[in-house]
Formats: sequence, C-alpha cells, structure tokens
Amino acid sequence: MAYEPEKIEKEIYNLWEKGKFFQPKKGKKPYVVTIPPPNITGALHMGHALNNTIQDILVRYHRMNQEPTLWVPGTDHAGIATQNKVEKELKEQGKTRHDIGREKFVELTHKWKEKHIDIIIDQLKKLGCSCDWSRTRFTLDKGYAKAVETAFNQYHKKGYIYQGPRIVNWCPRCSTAISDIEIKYKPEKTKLWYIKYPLKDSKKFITVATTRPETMLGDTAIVVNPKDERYKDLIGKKVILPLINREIPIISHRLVEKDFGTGALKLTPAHSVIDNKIGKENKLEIINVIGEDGKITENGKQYAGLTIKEARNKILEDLQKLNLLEKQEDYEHSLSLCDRCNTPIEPLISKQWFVKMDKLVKPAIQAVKKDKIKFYPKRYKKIYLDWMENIDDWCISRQLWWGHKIPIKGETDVLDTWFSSALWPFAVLGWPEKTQDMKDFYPTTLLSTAQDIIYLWVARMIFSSLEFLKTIPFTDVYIHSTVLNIEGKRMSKSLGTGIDPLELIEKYGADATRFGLMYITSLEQQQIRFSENTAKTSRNFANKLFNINRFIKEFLDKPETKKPKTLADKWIISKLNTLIKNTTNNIKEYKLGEASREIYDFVWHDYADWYVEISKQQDKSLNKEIFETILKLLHPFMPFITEHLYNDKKNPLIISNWPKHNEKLIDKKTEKEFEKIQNKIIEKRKENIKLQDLIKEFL
RNA sequence: GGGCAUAUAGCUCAGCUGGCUAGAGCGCUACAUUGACAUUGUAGAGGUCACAGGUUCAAGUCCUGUUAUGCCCACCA
Repeated sequence: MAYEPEKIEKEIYNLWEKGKFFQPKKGKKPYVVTIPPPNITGALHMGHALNNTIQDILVRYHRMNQEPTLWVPGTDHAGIATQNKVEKELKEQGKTRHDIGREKFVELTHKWKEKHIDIIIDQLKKLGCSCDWSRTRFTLDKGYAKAVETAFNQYHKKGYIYQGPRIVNWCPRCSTAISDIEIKYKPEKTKLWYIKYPLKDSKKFITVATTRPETMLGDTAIVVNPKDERYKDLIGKKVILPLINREIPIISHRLVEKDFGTGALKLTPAHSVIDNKIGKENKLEIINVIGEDGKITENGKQYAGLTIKEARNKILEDLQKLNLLEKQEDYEHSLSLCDRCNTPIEPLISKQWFVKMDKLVKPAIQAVKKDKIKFYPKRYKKIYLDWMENIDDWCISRQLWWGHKIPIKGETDVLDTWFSSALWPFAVLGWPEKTQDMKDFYPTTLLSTAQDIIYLWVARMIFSSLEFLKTIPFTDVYIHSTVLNIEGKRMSKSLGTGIDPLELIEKYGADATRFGLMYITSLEQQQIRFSENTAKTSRNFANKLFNINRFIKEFLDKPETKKPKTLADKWIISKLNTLIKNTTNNIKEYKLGEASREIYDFVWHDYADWYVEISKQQDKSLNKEIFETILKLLHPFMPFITEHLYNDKKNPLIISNWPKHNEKLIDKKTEKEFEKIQNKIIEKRKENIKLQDLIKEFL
C-alpha cells in the first residue's frame, strides 16, 4: 500500500483550524513571527515555499514547546507591481488608467486584489502553514493606513521629511516617474560622437565622447579622472560650451574612466544619474534642457521646442558647420525603455519627498553591532552594516495611483510601498493603537526572508521600530538561500525555468515538498538547487513512514512493556536520545537541513532497516513509543502525515510536547557493541544468507 | 568595478574546531523478496576532494594565489 497525501492533507488542516491551534495560548515569553507579506501580484514560487516552510517549522517547534506561539500572516499591496498588472489587463481592453480615472482605477485594483489574496492564502494553507488567520493583515487595510499616517506625521514633526529635487527615470509618454524595476534594457546600435569643446582664452580644444549630443545644452562641466596624465594641467581651466556659449569648468572625479572615449566626460547633471551625482558633489548648477513632454526647454535657447531626435540632428549639423565634430564611431549600448510603452526613458529632475536618514540610522546600526538583533547566517551582519553606514536619504514618493497617499494637503503622489512594509511587525499587531496584541507579542522574535530585501525591507523595519517604539522589531533575522533550478539558473516564469510549488504538492504532497526543500538546505549556503527528484525522494520517505506505521499497528500489536530489555532495545534508545538532542540543537541553531537529514537517516537506516527488522524475530514492544517520538520530531517538517499517523483527534500532535532527551540513556558502549554485531551480519549477508536467519543467529 | 558565496562520485549535496580506509540520496549494475513498504531490501562499480603553491608528524578540512560559476550593490558618458 502506498501513502496518498491528497486524501488526508485537507482533512488534517481542517482538524487544526477547527481546534484553533494556530492561535496563541496565554502565557509568558511568546514566540512571534510575522510573515514577509507576499505581493498580491501573483502566485507563490519556490522561494516562498522555502521561506514559509522554514517559518512553519520554527513556529511548530515552539508551539510544541508549549510557548504562546503566534505567526501573523498577510499580504503586501506592492504599489508599482500591482498597478502594472492591472494596467496590463486594461490595455487588453484598449484602455489606459487615465481613461477610467483614478477613483475607478483604485476600485478596480481592490477587486483584483481580493481574488489574488484568496489564491495566496489558499496556497499557504496547502503548504501546511500554521498562521493565525484570524489576524490576517493587508498593507493597505484601514488600520494600516492609520499606522502609515502616524509614522509619516511623526517623521514630519521631527523635521525628517523634506521635499527636494531628484533625478528620476521619466517616461515622456506616460508622463510619470518610474522606478528602476520598471525599466527594461535593450541593446541599441548607435554612434559615439566626439565633440570638441574650445578652451577659454586658447586655440586648443578638449574632446569629449557622448552618445547623447542633445544633452550638451545643459552641460555644466567637463570631468576627467584625477589620475589621467593627459588632462592634469587642464583641471581648473574653463571651456566655452559650443552653441550655447556658456563658460563651464574642467573638474576631476574618480568615477570617470580614463579608457572610455577620450577620457573626458561632458557633465549634464539634469539628465544623467551619474552626472547628477558628480554634479552634486561639486555643487554644480543643474540646467534642465529636456522637459517632461520630451521636448527641449527654454534653456535650450535656439533649440527650444524641438523633440529629442530633432534636436540631436540639428545640433550635430551645427557642430559640423563649426568644425567641432571630430569624428563618430559605431557604438552599442543598452538603452533604457519604459516597461509599459517601450518609450526611451529620460532621466530628469523632479521634486520628490525624502526621509532624512542620518539620525534614524544610528540606533539601527548599534542594535545590530551589539548583537541585539542577530543575523543568521552571520555574514549578513556585515552586509547590513556596510549599507547602513553609507546610506542615502530615502525617497518615499512615487507617481502612482495604487498605494498610501502622502498625508500632506494637495499632494497627489503616493508613498513608496516600502514605507508601509517598514512598519509591518508592529502595524500588524495594531500599532498605533495600544492593543493587547502589542502588549503581548511585541517585540517579535523572528524575521525570515530573502537576501535581496535586507536593504529594502529588513533595515527599514529596524530603524522604524527603533524610532516609533524605541525597541527592536525582532531578535533574529534568518536569511534563507535562493532556490535555483538544477542547472543553477534562477527560477523564472518567463524563462520557463520555474517549478510551481502547487504542482509539487499535488504530485507528491505538501510534506514531501517541504521535506525536500529542507533536505537540501543548509544554513551557510547562499543558494540551493532544487529538482523534482528531491520531492520524489521525500515522497518515498513519507511512504516509508506510512508503512512502518502499518507494520507496527498490524503485526506488532503486543502488550507494552516499557523497559528496554535486549541489546537492540538499548541500542535504539541510545540512538533515539542522541537524535532528540541533536534535532533540538539543530533547530535552535537554524540548522534545519542537518536536522532533517539526521532524522531521515535515523528513521530509515537505524530504525526501519534494523530495529523493525529485528522486531520480526524478537518482540519489540518499544516500537510504538519510539515511533511516536519520531512522529513528534518530524512533525514540524512533515506536519500532515505525522499528524495523520499519530491519529489522536483529542490530543493532536500539533499541540503535543516536544520530546526531551535523557543523557543517561545515551550509551556509546552499547552502540559499539551493537555495531560489531551489525558488521558481522553485514559480512555474512554477502554469502547470501537471509537477514532474518542472521538476526536469529546473532541477536 | 566593489562585496559575498560556492567548487567533493554521472547528478544534488553532507563532511562543524585538521586524524578519512572520503560519506548519503538519486541514477547505474547484480542479486533478493510470501509478517509493512517494488515509492522495498542487500551488495557492487564509480572520486589524484577545481588548479598551483604553502603551514603541519598529518589537509577535502587552515593560509596565499589562479580559474570557473552564482548572487547582491554600483555603473555602462
């Protein structure tokens, strides 16, 4: 007979939900986890499956230790990403968001959200996650809006919020600033033009290379590398900007590469990200020459009103006439395009809202430096600190419709999604209200997440919590590995390299999917390669458990004597106690991969292959007790099958007591003695003698 | 360009503070199976532990360098 997970998983989950076991008991020292809220943009992928398995294992372990255990679930409104999805759907009907207006668009997005939240929650349940669903939150729900407003206002009161010019990626067609992730890159064959800029009071020139001659209208400097011998004498001199006849300085900066073009860069702080940075450091003027409509502004004098393309051609023509165009080369680079409409992006200056970071960051650095918050694995501590020590002010405004409104009169922009996510661990417990949950469960214990959002999210939760609650948001940060496919490539839907966790669950069961992920996990590893095979192996393991259980119940139904009598008894008891000890320590140290591998080896190769086999010759009344302990140890990893086999509806496994080991029962002498006999039997087996006969003979 | 990580059987990975005659699972080969499990059992083949130096009585394990791969950050005039 084979184990059929699909038949029992739903029933078991209902049993847990009905019993309200996911809600925390009363008591001291709670164990609290807040889920990294999945974006409502799509279905869960293997990374989610891994992270939520990890959290569920830890939550179940602590629940079995009889601690008040709470896992708060929820989802993220994911501003840009969600808005894009809905806009894409609109586009299929030939509409844009402007056609239906802001109010209707937001309404539509809310409807879209409802559907997707249900899908996500259903997936988490299928995976076996023991979240307290009565506390489910959404980053855009009513209470959350209050948290966001309160946070913003406090920053504002303290003078941390300011509005300032910032270079943004601008789509002239959509007339909005867009973020880096909304940009796609396309290789473009273009030219690199070499333009001569005349030196002031001299007949000499300095030549710059550029792919964007039209931006020269807004040039405010020429920049060379400070180590470049060719230009050393020119630093500090002035040149006359051709066509415009403005005087600009020659300066130096480390970011300029000697080997690119002529080694001299024309600096347009208004229309290039790096130029802007260099310009800022040198306090240079910013001259806007391209407007939000993609046309040359008044600052472009005789070229004002022309499109970018027209301006480029005219400028090149005029430079040619003046004999200032030295040469042109073929050049290929990647062009930034708007993800939605394929229009080339124009970096330009616009006013944005910022949060000053200098004061906020200090306690957040100290908390990690002094190990009040610990990173697992350790190396991420350094990564976090490096970033925090070199942090820029936080740009919190976005030109979107889907998100929290900036609580300032007349302001139609919305807030960066991460502004609300930064409040997650306390906002989900009811902050700013003084709720019972805040009293009982804050600060939380664990935050488990992916490495790519340490900056975007983890760091921001830490300084937010220290600012608003004067305490750290959690004590442990677990950074899990990235799940890659078997070729070591990123799992991606569009590339067809992804594996859908739901398909795995349907095929092999949730337990096998979970255990498979754990079996290949290790704490220190940055990535893991997952193949279906891993789930298959774990499915076989589940089946093994199922059949061990059947064997014990159907064939070994002997009256119980709890005392170990034989050598085999003492041996398995010794091994079991070691397993309890190691599993407990491994979980405490977040070594979940090691824990799962060790249980697997014990169950299959010690318990089933030897002890159960021996039971066929000798009555092994300890079987039932040992198997129950195994089920307990395995429960966090494989919650469904273990609960099913434990088969106690009144006192289910989920709330049973985590086993404790007894050091006295760990007996290395007995283990060695038994191993000697094992070796003898293995030796004899080569002569094709039946195992059962050998057991009779030697044991 | 900066940082981090990984490199051990055909494949996926264990091997923690140096003692290994280098392990597991999958795959492969042979045999077995009537008290659970063919999603089973036993055995076997398969490895100069990426490469080059060094430290040590002893190195897969520590150090230095090289190469390859992956991830993150910055940038692509």
